[in-house]
Amino acid sequence: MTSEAALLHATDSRLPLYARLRDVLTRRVAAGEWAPDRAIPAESTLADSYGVSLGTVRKALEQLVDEGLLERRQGSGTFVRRARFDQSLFRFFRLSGGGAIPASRILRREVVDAWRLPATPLGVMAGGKAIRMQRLRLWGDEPFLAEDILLPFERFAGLMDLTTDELGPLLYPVYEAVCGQIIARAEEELTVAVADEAAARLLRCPVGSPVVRIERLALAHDGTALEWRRSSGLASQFRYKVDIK
Amino acid sequence: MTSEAALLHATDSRLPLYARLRDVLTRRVAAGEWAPDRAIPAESTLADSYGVSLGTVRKALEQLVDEGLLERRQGSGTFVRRARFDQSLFRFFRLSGGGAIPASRILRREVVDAWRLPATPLGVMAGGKAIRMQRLRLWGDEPFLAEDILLPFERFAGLMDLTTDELGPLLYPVYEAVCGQIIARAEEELTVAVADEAAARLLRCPVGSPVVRIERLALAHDGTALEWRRSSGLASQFRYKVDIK
DNA sequence: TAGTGGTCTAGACCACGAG
DNA sequence: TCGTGGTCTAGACCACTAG
Repeated sequence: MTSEAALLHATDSRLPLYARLRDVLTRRVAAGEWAPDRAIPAESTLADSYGVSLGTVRKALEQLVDEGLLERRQGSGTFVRRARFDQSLFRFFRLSGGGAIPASRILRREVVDAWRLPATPLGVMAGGKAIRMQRLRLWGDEPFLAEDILLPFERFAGLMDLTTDELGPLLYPVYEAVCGQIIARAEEELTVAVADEAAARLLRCPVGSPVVRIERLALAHDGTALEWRRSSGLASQFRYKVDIK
Repeated sequence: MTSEAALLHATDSRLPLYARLRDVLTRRVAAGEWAPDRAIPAESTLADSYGVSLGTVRKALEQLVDEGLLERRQGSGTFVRRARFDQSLFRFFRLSGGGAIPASRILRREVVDAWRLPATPLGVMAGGKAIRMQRLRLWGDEPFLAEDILLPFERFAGLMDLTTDELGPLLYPVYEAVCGQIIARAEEELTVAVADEAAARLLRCPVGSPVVRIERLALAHDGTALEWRRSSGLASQFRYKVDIK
C-alpha cells in the first residue's frame, strides 16, 4: 500500500470511497500541487497509487469535472481547469457580436486603509490595507459598466508597479502572472438600483436611470477571498436567460 | 432479443450505446408512457429488455437525472420527475421567510383572438384563440409581481369552467389535473424596464420605477409551447445569486 | 506507436424503503 | 423480507492525441 493509499483510507470512513478520493484530490488541487492546464496523473496511475479500482477513480474524477475543477481531454489526460470568466458579462448584457472582450479604462488605482471603506467582505482586507481600482468597461465606444474593485494589498502589491496599460482588459490572468493569485470561483449577487450622479456621469445616462448592480466575491481554491468588486451596468443593456426544469 | 432491444440497436449507431438508450428513454417519457412520480422499470429490467449491461443503463439514467428528467430514490426506484417551479420566484426576489407560496389574485380571465395580441410566441396560439389571464402576486399584503399569462385555448379550455378560487396560487398542478397538460421545463428571460401606468397601479409604485420583467415560455416534454407569461416585479425586491466557476 | 480517456461488460456486496 | 438503487471491482477493447 502506497502512502497515498494510506492517506485515503485514513479519511472519514462513513463516506464512500470515491467521495473520499474526490475530497483528497480536491485538496491536492487546492494546494496547488498541479498547475492549471497541467495534466494530473493518469486514471490508471491514480487507481494504483490509491489502491482503488479504475471505476472508483473515474467516479471521483467525474464529480470533479462536474464541479468545474477538472477538465478531461480525450487522448491527452485530465487537467486542472482554469476558470474563465471572460464570457461572464455576456451572460448578463446584450453585447452584439459575441466573443470579443469589452475594452477597459482604469480610472483610478490607489492604496487605501481598509477600515475607511464602506461595508465590504472583511476577508478581502485582512491585511489592513487594500488596493482600490475604478474601471470603466466599454463596448465599442459606449461605456456600459462601471466597476469598483478591492484587493487585499498584501497579496496584490505587485499590481501597483504596473502601468495601467499593462493591466489590460482582463485582470485575472494578471493576478496570476504578477501576483501568483489564482481565482478559482466567484459568488455573484445581482440587484437593481438607480444611477447616482457619479454612475450617471460614467455611464453617460440620466441620474435615476435603472442600473444593474453586480457584486462579486472572487475566491481561491481554498476559499480565501481574493477580490471583491461592485459593477454597475446600464439596465437597458441587461438581459439574462435561464432554463428551468 | 426483445423488441425493445431491436429498437435500440436500430438507432444511429455512431452514438455510444448509453446515448442511444438515453434518447430512447427520453422519447418514452415524452410520450407519457410513465406518469410523473411513477417508477420506471428497474435498472436490471431495463438492462435485460434492451440487452445491454447494467453499467450502460446506469450511465444513461445518470444523464437523464442530470437533465432533470428523472429522479432516483434509493430503495424504491427511478421516477419521472415532476418539474417544480414553486421556488422559482424565490430565486429572483427577496421574499423574507422562505417556503411559503406567494398569494395570487386573478384580476382578469378571458378568451381572446390570438392575432389581436402583441408579438408573442406563435406556437402558444396555434389554435387561433387564446386564454389570457392577468394575475397579481402578493407577499403578505404587498403586491410585488404582476403577471400576464397566455394559453392556447384548444388545450386549456377547461380552465374557463373553474372559479378563480379553484385556480389557486399554483397554476401548473391545475393545468395537469384539469387539462392533462404537463409542464416539463421553461425558458425564462430577464430584463429591466420601468413601470408604465398600469403596472404602477398594480404594484403600488410610482410610474417610472424600475421593474424586472420575466418572460417565460413553458414547454411540454415534447417541446410543445404550452404557456407564455410576462411578469413584472418590483426591482427593489429583486435579488439573484449565481456561483460561477 | 505509446499512452490517454471513453465505452462496455459481468458480477459481487451493501444500504435503503416499503410491505 | 424482498426489491430497489448505491458502491466497488476487474478486465476488455476502442478512439483520440501527441511525439
